[in-house]
Amino acid sequence: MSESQGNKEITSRSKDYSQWYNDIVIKAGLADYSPVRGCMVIKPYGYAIWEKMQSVLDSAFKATGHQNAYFPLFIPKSFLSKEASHIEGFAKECAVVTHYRLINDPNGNGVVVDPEAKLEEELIVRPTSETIIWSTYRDWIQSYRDLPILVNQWANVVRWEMRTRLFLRTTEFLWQEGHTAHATSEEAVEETRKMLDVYADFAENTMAMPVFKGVKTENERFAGAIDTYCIEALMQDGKALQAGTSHFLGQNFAKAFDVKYLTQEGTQEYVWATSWGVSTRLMGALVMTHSDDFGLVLPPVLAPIQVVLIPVGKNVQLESTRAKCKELASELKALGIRVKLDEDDKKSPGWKYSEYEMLGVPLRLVIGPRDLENQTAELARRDTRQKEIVPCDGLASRINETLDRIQAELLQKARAYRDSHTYKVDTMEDFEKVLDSTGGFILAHWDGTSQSEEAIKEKTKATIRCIPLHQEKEAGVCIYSGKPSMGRVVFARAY
RNA sequence: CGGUCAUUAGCGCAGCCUGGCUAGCGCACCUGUUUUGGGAACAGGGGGUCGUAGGUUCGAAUCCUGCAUGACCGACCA
Repeated sequence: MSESQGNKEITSRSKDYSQWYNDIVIKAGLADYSPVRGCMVIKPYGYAIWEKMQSVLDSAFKATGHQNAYFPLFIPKSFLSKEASHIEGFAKECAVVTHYRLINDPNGNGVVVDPEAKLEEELIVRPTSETIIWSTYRDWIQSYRDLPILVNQWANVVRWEMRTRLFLRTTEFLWQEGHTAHATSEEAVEETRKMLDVYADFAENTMAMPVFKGVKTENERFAGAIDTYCIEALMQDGKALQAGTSHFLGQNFAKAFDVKYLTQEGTQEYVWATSWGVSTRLMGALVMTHSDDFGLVLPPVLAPIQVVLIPVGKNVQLESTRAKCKELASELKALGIRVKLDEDDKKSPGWKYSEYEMLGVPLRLVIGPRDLENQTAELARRDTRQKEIVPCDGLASRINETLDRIQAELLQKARAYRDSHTYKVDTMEDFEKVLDSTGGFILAHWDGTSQSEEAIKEKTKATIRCIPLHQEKEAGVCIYSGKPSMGRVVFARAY
């Protein structure tokens, strides 16, 4: 049964896509629900994947000249009032700290908030850190010699969302936020685009997830930004997912926090800013890009375990196959491959096969008595679920090659899916037809007005995910209003 | 924040409608034996504030009310 019909503990994608996603996250041990509404516990296996992501991204940030720092979790309420559109974007989802002490309830019901311990000024749990960082940058920046400032922080943030999903939208989530300050607009724009490229490279080369790069429309733009650049990925249910954003903030925050620098010519100028971030939402993207009805599928670069070795046999035979596995495991380890040897003799081999498929381990190596005789091993790929018998000779290099191939083929497969679900559409009728059948990205003409954008969203629930960065010039008419348009934009229903 | 549904052992569920012996079942767990190439078999065993707070009642897992958490739908959302 489990050979062909998926894991019995996981709801199939075709039956209930949302439930499938939840099942994978829970059953693969990525995360658990917590006692706090909308929050989650990221479990060791899930966190190990996040740590891999962090380490690749962190290296890329360092390679582009950034340094890590850490700013406070709490932000004085007054800071958030300084940039009007910024606060407008976040006000509705901020957690507020009002008191600093608990006391024993006089009625004996545990502890209660001490009404005497009210804060002078309330503190906001950061939904993002622009305000506290720019209030700090004011002290750091005097002259052009202090610029640029290229800082990143790894942190948690809180946004009080109405409706949450594990990893995709949680009340508290982990992310990195880069905040840079520059002398010129050009330099800041260049930084914004550079970091977008870092994200796109990461998505494709590390996560094996193809993305569209583009610019957000005014409606979808970050509160307080001049331009928001983004990478957009397509999930297996035909819905788009914003996987990362990079904002050109202009001088909005410099003006709000009065951050000026002295130029070489001796004049005072406002500083130019960027900010950019990706979050644990990427974990959700990873799940929904590659996984199947048997469980998680991980690209080898991110897999905490790249190869699992399973000895098969009984009694004396098991002793020998186990010894052979041990020998191979240390050989692979020496090459830097992340291996796990599963010696548990309380679990049957079949049970283990299913288990490691659920966990998304890219390769499974099984050694049984027959293999010992023939000096072979059974090598099974998680992504294709193909098994082959291979000679033990040269096994390590074969495994290395196969891991590389899996990484490349996962990207190819995801790109083929994305491309075959990207449609050029010229009428509202076809537009809705696509959305109601397979879903996917829709390239269509748009007249550039918020009214048309809103009307399309109202009618179809699809939004403009981005205006492609390298938009082809093509004369056409807006799919909604019939007014002239100079190029196509990317529409989709989105997470 | 509104609607619907759910919450009983680590997990999945039955029991509730029609209140009443010691709250059951499957998986998992522990012991032992046999097993081991796709989620093994048998025997024995341990594990429960029935989400929570009240109410009705001689008696509540069961009926009523509030609250909490989750799922789905809607509104909301960089």
